[in-house]
Amino acid sequence: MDAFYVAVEVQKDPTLAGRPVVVGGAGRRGVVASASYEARAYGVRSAMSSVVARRLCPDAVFVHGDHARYQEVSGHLHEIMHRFTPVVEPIALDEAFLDVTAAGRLHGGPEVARRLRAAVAAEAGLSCSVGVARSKLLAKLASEAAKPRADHRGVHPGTGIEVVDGAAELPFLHAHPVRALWGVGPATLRRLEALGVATVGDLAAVPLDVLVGRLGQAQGRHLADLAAGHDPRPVVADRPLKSVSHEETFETDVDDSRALGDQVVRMADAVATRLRHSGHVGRTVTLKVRYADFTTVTRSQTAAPMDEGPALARVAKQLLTTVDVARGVRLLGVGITGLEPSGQRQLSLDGLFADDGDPGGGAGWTSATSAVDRIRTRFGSGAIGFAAAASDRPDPGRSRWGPDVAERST
DNA sequence: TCTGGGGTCCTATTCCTA
DNA sequence: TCTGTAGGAATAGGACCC
Repeated sequence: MDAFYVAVEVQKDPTLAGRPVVVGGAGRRGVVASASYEARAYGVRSAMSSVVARRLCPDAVFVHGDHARYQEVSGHLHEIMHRFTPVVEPIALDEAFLDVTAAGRLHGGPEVARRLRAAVAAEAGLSCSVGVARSKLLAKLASEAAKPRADHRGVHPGTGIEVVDGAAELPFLHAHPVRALWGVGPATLRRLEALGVATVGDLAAVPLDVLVGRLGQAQGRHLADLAAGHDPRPVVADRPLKSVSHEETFETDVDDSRALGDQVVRMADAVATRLRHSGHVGRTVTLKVRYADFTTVTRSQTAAPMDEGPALARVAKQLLTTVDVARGVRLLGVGITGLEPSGQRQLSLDGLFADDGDPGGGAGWTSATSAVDRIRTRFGSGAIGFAAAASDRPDPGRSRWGPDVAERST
């Protein structure tokens, strides 16, 4: 999708159309989640701090964002995509790979892309760009080539559809900067630049043993394959969920362990609620702490499968006692991995003999938890929670892009 | 310049156990 | 019973994606 979050906000408020709009946290520690092409013309980019964005484009309209609405629209988009093929692999709310081998044989790849764009425009009222190619890597690069562009001269419309095939594949791939490859971020880019690699073409000329020596087996081989145009990864529908987490950056650093403990309970409850909605239980609880200097530590512990807030909170609070919070905590997070479908849950001795008096003890919380779920379904997520979780930030979804002070400001 | 949140994957190290 | 070893699980950290 093209500037997805912004496009959804413009649907809600058409007066935003054609203006520089930034979706993200407007506070001191907020970042840009999405910027309209008009804002990008001023140099505003996603993941940029909101302070910098405001400096670059003082006239931009800052909108907090409505994640629930984006999810809803995303669901509609996926419905549309599934009409073209059952093999849809979501990458993000606004992006997906579609294996249209069958439909493409019938109509031709570009024709499928044209119909998809038309359906998205007609039914969702949104603009998307489509790349058509034999592999995920080339399709991804092609879709980026099809997108609109913005620079200091203004906004330039994109082609909407780009097809890369046959003899055009390698020249197209090799002309890209190496940073365009999936898996090359700032750290890998520094290592590759040290080898004199600037483009994918440069990378393709580096001997495999040199790459493996610098980047390790997995990444070295992976990048060598991509640079040679080999990307056999299939489009996989229904990827299993691997982890669920919730983290928040505080407006100011917190060094009070009791206050942090209360936050842990609230976050554990949020994670457990999502875990139950996804129909999973998890075993390994991870606590994440980021300090003012941005160093980040994690602590994890594996226990019996769980999907209830008190059980998760008990482990996470125990982990909290193993880190130094007196330094001041900028970000706190709670997550769970080692997921399996809740139907496969095994009874633990702990759960069988647990006493209800201990939060997290086990079986005794199940009926209370399902009652909480029913109340939330009926009256909203803020309707009920654990006492320790009560705070002035009742809806975690509101703080997705950093602590915020203003719902909207110009 | 200042760096959010929700994820996935990889690597290195440590610990436990056969 | 002690010791060395190999493999797996747990743990911690980091890189990367949108």
